[in-house]
Amino acid sequence: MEKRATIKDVAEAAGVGVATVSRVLSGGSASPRTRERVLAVAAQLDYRPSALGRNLRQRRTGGMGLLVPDLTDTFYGQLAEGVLACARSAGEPVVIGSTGDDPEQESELIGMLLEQSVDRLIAVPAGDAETWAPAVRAGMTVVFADRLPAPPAEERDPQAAAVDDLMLLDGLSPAPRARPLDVPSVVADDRAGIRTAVRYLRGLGHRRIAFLGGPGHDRRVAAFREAVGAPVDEELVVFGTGSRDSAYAAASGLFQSRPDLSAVVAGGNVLGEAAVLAARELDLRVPRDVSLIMYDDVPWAELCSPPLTVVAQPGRDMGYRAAELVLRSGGRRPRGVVLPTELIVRGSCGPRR
Amino acid sequence: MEKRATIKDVAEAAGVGVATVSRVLSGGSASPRTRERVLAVAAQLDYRPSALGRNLRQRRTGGMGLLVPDLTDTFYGQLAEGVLACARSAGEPVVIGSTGDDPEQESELIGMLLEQSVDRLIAVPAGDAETWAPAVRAGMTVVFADRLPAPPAEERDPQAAAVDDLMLLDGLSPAPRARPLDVPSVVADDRAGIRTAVRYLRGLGHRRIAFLGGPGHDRRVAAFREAVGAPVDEELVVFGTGSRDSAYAAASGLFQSRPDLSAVVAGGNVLGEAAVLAARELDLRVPRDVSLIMYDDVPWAELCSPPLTVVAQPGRDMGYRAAELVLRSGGRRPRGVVLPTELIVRGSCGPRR
DNA sequence: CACTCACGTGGATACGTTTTCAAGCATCTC
DNA sequence: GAGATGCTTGAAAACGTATCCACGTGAGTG
Repeated sequence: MEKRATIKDVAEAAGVGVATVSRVLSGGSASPRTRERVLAVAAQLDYRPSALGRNLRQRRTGGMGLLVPDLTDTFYGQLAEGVLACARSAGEPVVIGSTGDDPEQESELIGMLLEQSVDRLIAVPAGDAETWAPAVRAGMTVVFADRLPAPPAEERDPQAAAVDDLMLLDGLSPAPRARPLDVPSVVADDRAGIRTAVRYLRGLGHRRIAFLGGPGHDRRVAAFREAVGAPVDEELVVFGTGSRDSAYAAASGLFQSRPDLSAVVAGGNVLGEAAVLAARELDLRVPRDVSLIMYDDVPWAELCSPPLTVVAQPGRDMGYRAAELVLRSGGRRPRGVVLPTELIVRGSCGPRR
Repeated sequence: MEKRATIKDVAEAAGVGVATVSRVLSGGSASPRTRERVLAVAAQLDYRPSALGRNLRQRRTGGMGLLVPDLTDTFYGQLAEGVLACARSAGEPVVIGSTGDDPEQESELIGMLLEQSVDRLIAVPAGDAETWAPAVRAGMTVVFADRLPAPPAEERDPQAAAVDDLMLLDGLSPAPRARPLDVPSVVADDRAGIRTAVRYLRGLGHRRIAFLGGPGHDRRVAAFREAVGAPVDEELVVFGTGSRDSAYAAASGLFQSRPDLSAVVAGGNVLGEAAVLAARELDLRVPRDVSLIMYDDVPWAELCSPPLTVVAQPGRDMGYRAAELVLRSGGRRPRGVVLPTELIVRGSCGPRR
């Protein structure tokens, strides 16, 4: 276990000052002669600059943080892979945390990242704007992915919020009352995705369409309400908390309380999974008895029988773009990137029976 | 964007020296009086010790590294969740990397971690012992999870290697020629798991059983060979490279070249997915035409129809245990933890037609 | 009372890097 | 030829912490 060479060792061995070594290795100016010698010595000593010294000096840790709700959810796995791909190509480390969709855990993780002086963060937010205020106040460069945090409690108004979210999707500023956080984001075009799904089901003759949502699906719910048109049958909009159990309970409860529904839109792959399971348990055939569209395309969607019709959103791309955004934090950044979704018709939707 | 308070600020505000503050906050000795005052001042200033300074001083980054092949693979998602759960309860950061099962990328990531002075690492190794030598030589505390790296090329002897692996599973030292790496590990009892699967299929009357493997499945293959008994029909043992495409190609090729096989054991969930897909594409009915057992239990195994019979391995536990091991790196650590597997019979296996 | 011992404390140092600053030197311009 | 200009260079100062060491004080012991 040999100890690593420091910049000082290189400087001595090359007969120059440490400043020169640092300059050469950071791409600063130096005469070709010394540059060559420093490079040679560094290679020969197998010198690798210590991130520790650099970080302390610049008072910031390189790389970026990444906060997702659950790595067991394939969609977030895809998103994480996208982030890691971008980080790898930049040679930057990624410190990751799993929030379990719990604002409290999220807060703790933010605190931990602050302690580490990680000043760039990509997050699928669980908490509301209030949870995130400390991070941006501390000067973190934050990029939200997949969803936006809810507005702070005092100004949370279901009506207005829904309108805001929809307007945001259109790239409009929602209102004179400023948005709580000014943080760029990379999200899918949930409104178009949900609308396409609902229209597709409508075209098949479905009238009683349910929505199965989870945490962070506010924009999708709003889009669903809009696509279905008023008045919305509130019993047909149900939520799970994010765990598989709760998703199953929600799906099962929905099917039992409303046997008259003929189609359901699942707001995420965990909910879609729950819907398939619950339907089977209740002897509902897909798509004969009930049609199903799932948000998120995941490899196993094709394995179900029938294969699941889905609204695909580019998880990997979302991660990659978010990482790009957080890295190029200099210059003007777009306030929000909206990626397209795609309806992939497989076999889980049929005409209304 | 206010700047953070440093230990110096706290010391001045409390009228003590920085050394005292450091001691109080690190649990060192101090008089109750000063301790109380320091704590109060620290809280009032909202002081959080900077990990940067501490890291540089102790010449090591806290927390741990985590290297997995692919976060899109649900099993590794589970494993990562286990690691994160343990790390969170210890308040330690985790820097993650995805290797794509590529030794070269793995090497680069190890280099990056070294540069960050991360000295504790949990890895699902892609490269062989040679790839890992630099890490342990640099003094890293490494724990392997899910699999062990292959022995270095020069001494790689298929026969001997297989024997070694099997002996290792029994907890025996393989040979007088020492093992290349002395690194603790947390793995599933692949031998028992595969043996159970093969015996189960045998009991259903199957004789031509194939194995569909991927990278890192050496121990599983060896166990398969042992369970099937010599002579092994080599055409029935095929491999993918880790990507979904290659897994599909391997499965499809297997089914086409050997229509006489009646059962297949997939060495991992990606391979299982590929097998289901390929079988369907070729109009092979499961389990009527071909029985299927998949290694790894994943939520969607239950969604297939028929639901997949699987050998479950505790991915989350493996991650948690590995993290525990790497954290309690003091004291004597067990050389290897072997976790039990469980055959979960669902509907993808039937009697030989 | 002198001496030791234990303990609480603060000053100083080191960790490895980047960056500022001024100095040295060669070249160019008037 | 004198002054100005540009480039290369190294010494030194941070960054925020943990820890070594020496100092003082109080209690306990002979």
